[in-house]
Amino acid sequence: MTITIKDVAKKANVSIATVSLVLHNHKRISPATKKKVMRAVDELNYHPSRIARGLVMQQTHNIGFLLTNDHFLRTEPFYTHIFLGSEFEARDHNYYVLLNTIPNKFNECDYLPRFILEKNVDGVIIAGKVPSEIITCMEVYKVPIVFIDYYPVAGEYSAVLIDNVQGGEKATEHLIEYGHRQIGFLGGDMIHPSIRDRLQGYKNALEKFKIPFSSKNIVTGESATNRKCGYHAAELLLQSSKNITAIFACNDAMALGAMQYIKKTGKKIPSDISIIGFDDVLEDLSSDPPLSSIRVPKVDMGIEGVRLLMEYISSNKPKKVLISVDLVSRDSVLKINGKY
Amino acid sequence: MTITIKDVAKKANVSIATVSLVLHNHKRISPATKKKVMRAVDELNYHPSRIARGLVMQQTHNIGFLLTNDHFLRTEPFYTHIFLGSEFEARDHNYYVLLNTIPNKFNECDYLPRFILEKNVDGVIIAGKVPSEIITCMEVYKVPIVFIDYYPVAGEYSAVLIDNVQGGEKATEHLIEYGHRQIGFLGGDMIHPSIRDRLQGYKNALEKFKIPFSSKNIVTGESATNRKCGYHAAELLLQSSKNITAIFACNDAMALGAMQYIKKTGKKIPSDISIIGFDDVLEDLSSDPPLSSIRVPKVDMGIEGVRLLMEYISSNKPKKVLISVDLVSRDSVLKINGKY
DNA sequence: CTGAAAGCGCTAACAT
DNA sequence: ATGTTAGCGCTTTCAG
Repeated sequence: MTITIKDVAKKANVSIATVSLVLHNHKRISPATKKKVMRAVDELNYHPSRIARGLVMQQTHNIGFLLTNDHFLRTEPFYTHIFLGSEFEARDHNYYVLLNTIPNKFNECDYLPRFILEKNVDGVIIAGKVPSEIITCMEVYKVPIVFIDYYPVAGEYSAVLIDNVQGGEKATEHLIEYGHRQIGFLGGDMIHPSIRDRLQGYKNALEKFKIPFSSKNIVTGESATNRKCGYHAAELLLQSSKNITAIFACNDAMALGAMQYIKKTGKKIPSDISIIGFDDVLEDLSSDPPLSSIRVPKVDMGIEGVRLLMEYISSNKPKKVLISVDLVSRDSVLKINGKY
Repeated sequence: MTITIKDVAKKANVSIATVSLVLHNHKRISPATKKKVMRAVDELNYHPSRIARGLVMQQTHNIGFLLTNDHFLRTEPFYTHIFLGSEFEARDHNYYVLLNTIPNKFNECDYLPRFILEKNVDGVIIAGKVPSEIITCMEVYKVPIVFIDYYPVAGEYSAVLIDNVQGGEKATEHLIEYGHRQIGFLGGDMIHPSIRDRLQGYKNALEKFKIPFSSKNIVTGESATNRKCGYHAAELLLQSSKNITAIFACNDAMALGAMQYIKKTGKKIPSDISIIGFDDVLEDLSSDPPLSSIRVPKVDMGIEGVRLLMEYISSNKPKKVLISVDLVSRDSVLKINGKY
């Protein structure tokens, strides 16, 4: 039999109102009764029911975490890590996070996550690109939203975004500083703002070092950014541009695919071709050679997302945070001359 | 302004009780009013508040998912995938899953997950090994529990367990069938029942093929089963047993570490030494060469866990499910002769 | 400083 | 067949 506020009240010889007041540290309460009540609470090991509290307070202490099926199913633990970060931070705020995936294509408002329809969350985090229709539908419910790693075309929201331009620059500059001049770029899904920004970073770096940009060195026709696309893109690139010495792949998955192709042609990495990825999704998982990459602090992004959500819930003011990224130099990039 | 059952009742010109009955498909309700109510529900886009329903029904439609910090933080997506499976299946049952990590060491009852103390879950899934103290503490709350990939020393619970003995046999038999006779075993944390079972499988296979067991071929002194331990264990093994041609590592992490050591000594995999892991945690992530392993259906285990929990909640009968595993043959094992 | 009482949104006896 | 009503466990005015 579960113990309630009544049991505590009875045991402490006070009303349930008093118990509630004590629990909320209400000022006008005598130290004596406070002590009395706390004793009863301890002895009974009482914890208020979250459900009951939620009903009267009109708040759930849950936050929703939204992801498309595609992102949920990715083998690289990118969004998983963001989720984990959210989970961490949420706990510190006494919140739980409810995960929910949505289809990649979205039509009817009815398919909104149950936790929104059933008013089971105080706010939601949307991670990664989602169909714009769902955002429109959610507007109706006036639920606080923060975006992580995506920003919708319209509207004003809280968001934590990766500095993709900076990351693209860092990756490319690293290759340049290691003596490379003929640098390929492997892209895909160029509608995605992140990928576009990474390409922009690539161009910026080239320009900074006065290296002429050649459209023959970039391949951007792939539909997605997975390993298979990387394999295919590398094939295209290396067959048309024979003098490439280094490649910047727009993410690690593509880099991995590219490495596979390169090895298959009998070339060695990095002695024949250097390569750098983006996301640092492999961490200590092995690739051979270990892949240099741009590290994205995924867990931190999740943490920051929850913070922004808490802030928004109390202040109602949206706020954007730009996350900077770091180069992680491993063994997939070769220094080809002493310059720099 | 959020819309409630009252709004529906008013709009449909009935009492709230009728609305509730309609929503629950109660028999004695005239088709006419049913239609009337449903119209109102649709037009208002009404969804019952989960919180309110939970309060009166004394059930939350949440399930808790418990993991130690260590397991939560592992880079290999093992428990993550189990969690994902649970999430999938939970949704089908109209449940949400609340994730909560616990410290690896456990003392006081007070540190029990909030969702238990605050009665915010109808049952919990415990994945992986957890300190026995926490189980004792939870007993008090009489919360339905199902274990995944672990079974406590005492008590009678629902559980979904891997057939580790079978897996160990399959791995070892594979090596034997590929002609290997001097086969090393890399273990660690031998208190863990899973690891012991895998070793047992190894011994069974040896015996089945009348290959003498030599304690010099197994190293079980490592404290954990991560990459570093694998590296170290391989070092120990290969320095003492020079004629080893194949290794069965008790999990993929250790196998990876071992591969790293082997490569460092200049030996080639699989031509000099074959190796097989367990868990198949790498999936399509690259190791070089791709690691043969024993595939554990992680997502399915999560699904099965939720099913068992649902079953237990309604029947109150614990039930154990043994999950069988499969060999995944990739390129890390060499056939060294035609002998079977 | 403390207690009585209303009510959060819903379900399920019990009436009608 | 439908409506009335009493709670579920809690918070929070409002009286005393």
